[in-house]
Amino acid sequence: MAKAGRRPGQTETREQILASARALFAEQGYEGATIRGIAADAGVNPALIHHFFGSKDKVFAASLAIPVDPSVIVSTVATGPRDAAGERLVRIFLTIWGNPDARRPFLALLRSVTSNEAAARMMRQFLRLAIIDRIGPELGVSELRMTAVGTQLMGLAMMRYILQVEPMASADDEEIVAMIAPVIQHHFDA
Amino acid sequence: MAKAGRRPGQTETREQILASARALFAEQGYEGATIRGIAADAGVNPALIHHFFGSKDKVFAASLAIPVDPSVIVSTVATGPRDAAGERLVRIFLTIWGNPDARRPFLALLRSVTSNEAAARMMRQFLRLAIIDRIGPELGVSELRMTAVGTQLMGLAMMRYILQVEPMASADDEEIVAMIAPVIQHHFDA
DNA sequence: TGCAGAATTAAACGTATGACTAATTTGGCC
DNA sequence: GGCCAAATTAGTCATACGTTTAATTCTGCA
Repeated sequence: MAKAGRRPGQTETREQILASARALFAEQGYEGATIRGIAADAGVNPALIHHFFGSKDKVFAASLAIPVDPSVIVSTVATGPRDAAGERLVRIFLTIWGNPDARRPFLALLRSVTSNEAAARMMRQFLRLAIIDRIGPELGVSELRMTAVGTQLMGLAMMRYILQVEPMASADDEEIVAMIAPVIQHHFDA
Repeated sequence: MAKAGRRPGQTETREQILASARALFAEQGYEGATIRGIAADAGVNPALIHHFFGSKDKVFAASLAIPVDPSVIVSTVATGPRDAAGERLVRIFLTIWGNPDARRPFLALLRSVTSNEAAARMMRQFLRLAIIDRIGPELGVSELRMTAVGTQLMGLAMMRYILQVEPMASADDEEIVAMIAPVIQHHFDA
């Protein structure tokens, strides 16, 4: 998978830098995180990051690979009883956000959307690929309706994981499903 | 209203600084906006901002006065036919976001929530005062349900005004009301 | 073993920022 | 007109940042 001839040490350090970048961008957003901070966290010299990636923007982009295949979301939601599609979508959402590794890139994106145009673009693109553009036609739901579904999930992420408003932040997953799934189902059936 | 004895020039310049601060914080968030940028926009020396306000944090706080009385939201939603409370809430939301002056502080808050703890606190507090803590008891809706209402509105703000995802961003207000009001009403009636 | 190239580092540069200091201007008031 | 406090400015400081350069260490291979 890695380019042939690459020495083992390189990929390891590279991966470590990316891991630190993922963590810090997720915690502090694009502007808040610094090359020096990432380097310190990874235990390397700041210049090494430029050696590998070239610029902060490129580290950011490289660290942002969303570990979720939009197609999986689309097919999971589209497959099965249609009157439970809303519940399936909410459960996927909660599964992703319940996994720290999977959640991290989304946290980073949400925290960077205002200061980094690339982040905003990637967020919009993911919403399109995973929610709006493909689930909609699959279920016969209008584009505008699907953006409404997006608002619901986006708001959930903001309230529960960024702002951490109680009691939403500590609520049980099943409570969230019970509250939100019917709303999304309503959009699907409208 | 202003402190007695203050010379007219002072309040004027002070107001102008606050106006520029409001605009720039709304456009670029807390970290993105700079004292120098605000000073340039207001046509004054950067040191004057410190003279009046003391620090960037304090300019930010002073510029963030939300021009919306939470009580008005609460009473507007609570007054009138109960089965149209959801629609009333959505219409207040759209009225606020449709007015550039009223929208500005919320844009600034949303864009600063990740980099400024004061912004996060103020956002949470407004959600509590305007939505969760007082409309809930008034309509007999649980706190958790009311945070779900909050997610819907927060997501709407993010998708429509920050990320500007189409066709949500350009949709007519009435289309938004038609789609979102029933969802909020559903929470009220659950 | 010695060489070549990659990995890694130390050190510095240029810039932008928030903040501070001291000086200057302004405008009302006796 | 002269005085005084407030408004306003020019200039500077220290810091943090992304980035660059040049030197140094490491490692696989001939």
